[in-house]
Amino acid sequence: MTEKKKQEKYYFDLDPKPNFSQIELEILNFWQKEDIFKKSVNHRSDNNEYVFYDGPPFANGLPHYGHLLTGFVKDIIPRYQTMIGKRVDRRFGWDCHGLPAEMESEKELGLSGRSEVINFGVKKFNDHCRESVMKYTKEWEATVNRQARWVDFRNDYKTLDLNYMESVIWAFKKLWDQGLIYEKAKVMPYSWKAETPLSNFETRLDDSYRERIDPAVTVKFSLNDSDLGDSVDVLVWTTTPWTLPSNLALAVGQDISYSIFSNGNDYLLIAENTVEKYKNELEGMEKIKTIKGEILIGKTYKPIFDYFLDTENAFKILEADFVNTEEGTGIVHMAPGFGEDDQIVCESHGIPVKSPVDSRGKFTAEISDYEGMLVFDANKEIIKNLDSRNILFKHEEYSHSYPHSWRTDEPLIYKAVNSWFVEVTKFRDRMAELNQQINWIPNHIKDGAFGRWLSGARDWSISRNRFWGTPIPVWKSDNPKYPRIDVYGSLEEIEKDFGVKPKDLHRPAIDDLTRPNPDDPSGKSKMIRVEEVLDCWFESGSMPFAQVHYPFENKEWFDSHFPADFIVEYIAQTRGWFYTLMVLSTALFDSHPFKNAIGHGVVVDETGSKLSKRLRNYPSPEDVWNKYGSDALRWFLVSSPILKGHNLEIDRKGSGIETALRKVIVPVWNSLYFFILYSNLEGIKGQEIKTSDVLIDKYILGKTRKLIEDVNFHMETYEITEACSKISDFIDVLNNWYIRRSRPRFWDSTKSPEVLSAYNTLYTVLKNFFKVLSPFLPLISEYAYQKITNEKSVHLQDWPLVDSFEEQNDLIEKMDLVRQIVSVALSIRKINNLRVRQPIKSVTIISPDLDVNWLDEFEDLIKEEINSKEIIYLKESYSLDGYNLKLNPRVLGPKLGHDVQKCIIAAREGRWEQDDEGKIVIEGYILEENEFNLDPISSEEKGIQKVLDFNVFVKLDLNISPELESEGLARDLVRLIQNIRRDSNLEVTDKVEVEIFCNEKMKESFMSHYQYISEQILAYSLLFSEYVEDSENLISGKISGEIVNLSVLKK
RNA sequence: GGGCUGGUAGCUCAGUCGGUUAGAGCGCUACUCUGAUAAAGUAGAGGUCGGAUGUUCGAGUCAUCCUCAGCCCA
Repeated sequence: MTEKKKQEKYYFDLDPKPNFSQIELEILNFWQKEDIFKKSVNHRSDNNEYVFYDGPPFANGLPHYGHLLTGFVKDIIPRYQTMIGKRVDRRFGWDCHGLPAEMESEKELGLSGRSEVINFGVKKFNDHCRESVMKYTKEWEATVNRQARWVDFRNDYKTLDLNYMESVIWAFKKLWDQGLIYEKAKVMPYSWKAETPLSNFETRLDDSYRERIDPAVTVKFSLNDSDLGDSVDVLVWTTTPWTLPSNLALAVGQDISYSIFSNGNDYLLIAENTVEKYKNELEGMEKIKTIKGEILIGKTYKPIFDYFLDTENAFKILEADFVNTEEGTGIVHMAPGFGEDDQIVCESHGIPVKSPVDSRGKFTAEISDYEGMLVFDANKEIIKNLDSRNILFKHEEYSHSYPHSWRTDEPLIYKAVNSWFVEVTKFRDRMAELNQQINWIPNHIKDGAFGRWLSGARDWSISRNRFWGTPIPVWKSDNPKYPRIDVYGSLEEIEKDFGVKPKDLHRPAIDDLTRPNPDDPSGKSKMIRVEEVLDCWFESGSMPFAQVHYPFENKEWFDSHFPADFIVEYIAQTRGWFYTLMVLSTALFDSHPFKNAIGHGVVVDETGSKLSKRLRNYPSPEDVWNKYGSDALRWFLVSSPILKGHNLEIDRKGSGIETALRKVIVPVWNSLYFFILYSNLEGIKGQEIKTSDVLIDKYILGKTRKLIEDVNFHMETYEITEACSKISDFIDVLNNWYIRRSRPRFWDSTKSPEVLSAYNTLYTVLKNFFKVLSPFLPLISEYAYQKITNEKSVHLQDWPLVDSFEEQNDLIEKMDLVRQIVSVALSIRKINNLRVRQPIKSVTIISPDLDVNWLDEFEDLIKEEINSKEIIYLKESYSLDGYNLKLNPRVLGPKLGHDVQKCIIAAREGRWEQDDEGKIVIEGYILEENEFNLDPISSEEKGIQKVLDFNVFVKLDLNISPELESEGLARDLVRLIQNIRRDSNLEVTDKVEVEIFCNEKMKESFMSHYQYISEQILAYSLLFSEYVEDSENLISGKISGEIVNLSVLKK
């Protein structure tokens, strides 16, 4: 017999408790060996493409959970699209340029700042960047591979490639030609040690904001105008005294109230709300007047320094909406060369920028008294000067959080720096329009974070005064007498003017290209490239076309692959990549850059803090791979609310990942294990079928159809989380209803049609389920799929068609009711302390709208689940204990108004009656038919309970006859023996010799079910004795409170 | 200071057009069930729906204000 079974084994045996991590590695190897990824792409026609843009990461840091999450989503969507028939090319991209790369190189080379880099040599520096920036590519590839993400690393793109960079300068030139580029001095955070402006990105790095104590001074500015009284002094507060010599205006809020205080001689003006802070200084003075800020607007005042006396439009009081009374005096000092807001407000009033501080943070000759002095050192001198002139009103120390350079640790200054801009304000309305065509997940991003950001977009500073990046392709005359600007948008154009075709666009080679200025008749001046390089965000925003060297190559490709169908990044990229893509595609192509975008949340630790390498407040990915595997991590992440833009907590132990394994992967494994175990045991090979005559088979096949439908729906709308939840529900139904209910058919050796149907059904369901599962658990589903089919890979399969299964929604609904009936019956058993193994005589199902015909089909199922001998149907209303009146306030509310509340209370308390015609009377009102429901009262103690949401009652016959009792005991015995079998590690097919020692009454019960017991336990022999014999094999157990001793031996 | 997103059970989250006794999963406790299962079933404990005011016959749901958390912008 064993011989025969071996021959009929159709499947490889499965490990009941596998090492999932090991299995994953096997599959990864298999994919690599067989090149499954490539095959999965190539077996789809390129007439039916799905376009996915990969956002390029920096490779000079290691991937973390954020990257992993994005990577999982970047994998799930393309896998699904591939299976539904699309060709989805996936190129990996690398972001290679920019300040992060330069800073890393400075660190590695022990350099600090622009001038040190120049001394070191730009060529050597950039060569180092080129190496350093790809430092972790191997690690990236390994991680991406381990997370089972399919993406092409061979055919990748890098922002440092010549082709890529050429496309970037093409974009710059095109913007230039459209009049969307300008050059201008603007205030930016500036590092005077590194001698470069910093991007927002850098001022927001960890630790860049730190507590710092600065002098805070309150200074008196004298108004010229006197309609407020004599010589009014305005009090102005600042924490940067060194900017006072550059003061060109003051600002007030037009709705803020200002008071004038006087002691008869001096008149001081200050915002009413801030007076408290100057209690001491104002002592002895009286408030003589309060005015609104708008009265002050336009008044002029006497400059407190005379460096910029001739500046046009200066020294006036302006209105600014950012003025508040939280800090200071409610009057703000404006130095347009050193404050962004100051610059904007002053500019709108025609006041020019004066920025008399050099690149090293020292005063220039314009401020003759402090020339060459570092601005922070000048604070003291300036305060001394103010004091000596009696215009210093108050001097205090002020502790505040202030940005520091994360590289060199020094406090930053804000300073006007020359920079190149894209004039985003010119087309931001168009961006907002185009944004409406994008499907955002979660939806609120569209008009929230992204939409608002777009409509308030400012001009984009795209130049960096640095070295490692695509150079700004602008050459200028070095002699202002003969001004000329040339902008180049291709290598060819450069070659035409300079006679050489650059092989590398990087500095410093590109800077060596100079030529005589054609507009200079003397021939002496030269065309020289401007120093700056482009912001690396300009480069990543160019990715849709630059990755294919558009427009120099692949014109057709680009036309048909733009905009993308889908991209995903974390939600903060609404200010980053999502945004720069939007800006460039709007300006260059008047189009939105992508049709669907997921903006996901951030992975944080269990206390909601950022994950930090230093604190080690998260499980290392390696541990997660080894302990749980990447499918478990994938499930944990993508089934969570993080894809709806919320944060997701990951605890140090990774218990969420463990739960994913336990609740999803293990159950899937168990159902597969079950199928293979019995298929091999019985020698039955599953066949794919469309439907079955067996009710529960039809049901689970119908459920499978519904699952496919649901997952399709959610994947079309990019709701991965919802798709996961449908899958979870399905796993539960499959394991805990279908398989559990169908077990006896699987261990039946008759090969009857019912048995074969069970195998075919489960085979069909599993095979299709694994396909549905494959984007979400790509490794485990691959392994499982291979185990039950001869096909190479689940990922080369077509997505299952809904129509390969019969629609069974009616049956599904009925089954839901049946499951509820069973659930209610078990609840009644529980309340009446009646164990399920004890059979009962009958269960009665009572309902006025009962259709026995269909319930009939479920009779065996209900009987078995409830363990009842008989099932009785009563088509009537149940009314043993009367009714509860339940009102319908939706109808009654508008009709009765206030009285509806009285009626509701009355109904709840049972104060209502039926009149002679049977109408309901409550609180004097006669109710119409649709205004109420009568709910029969059920009694659990009497064995009756209502099925929630249905007008169906379930009643159990709780009288246990002696026959039923003895059957219950027999079943207890079977259970006891089965447990012993299992504890003794017997195979399910092993026969046993059993001897039982028990009292006479039990023996009688057991003897009357001798046949049943023998069959159930696979008894070779079954003996009963009254007296306990000494035996070392004796095991004792309890049945119905009595001790029973027995020996169970393998034959 | 402004904006966005949230605050519902110990935890993670649903909650439709406003309808009156607010749900699920996990976790906990007890019992039950078990020829695959790390399961499953039944029940129990666990809630001022962040707070206040308002609109309404009626508010977790709508409005206003406040508060806390996260993010963004100043």
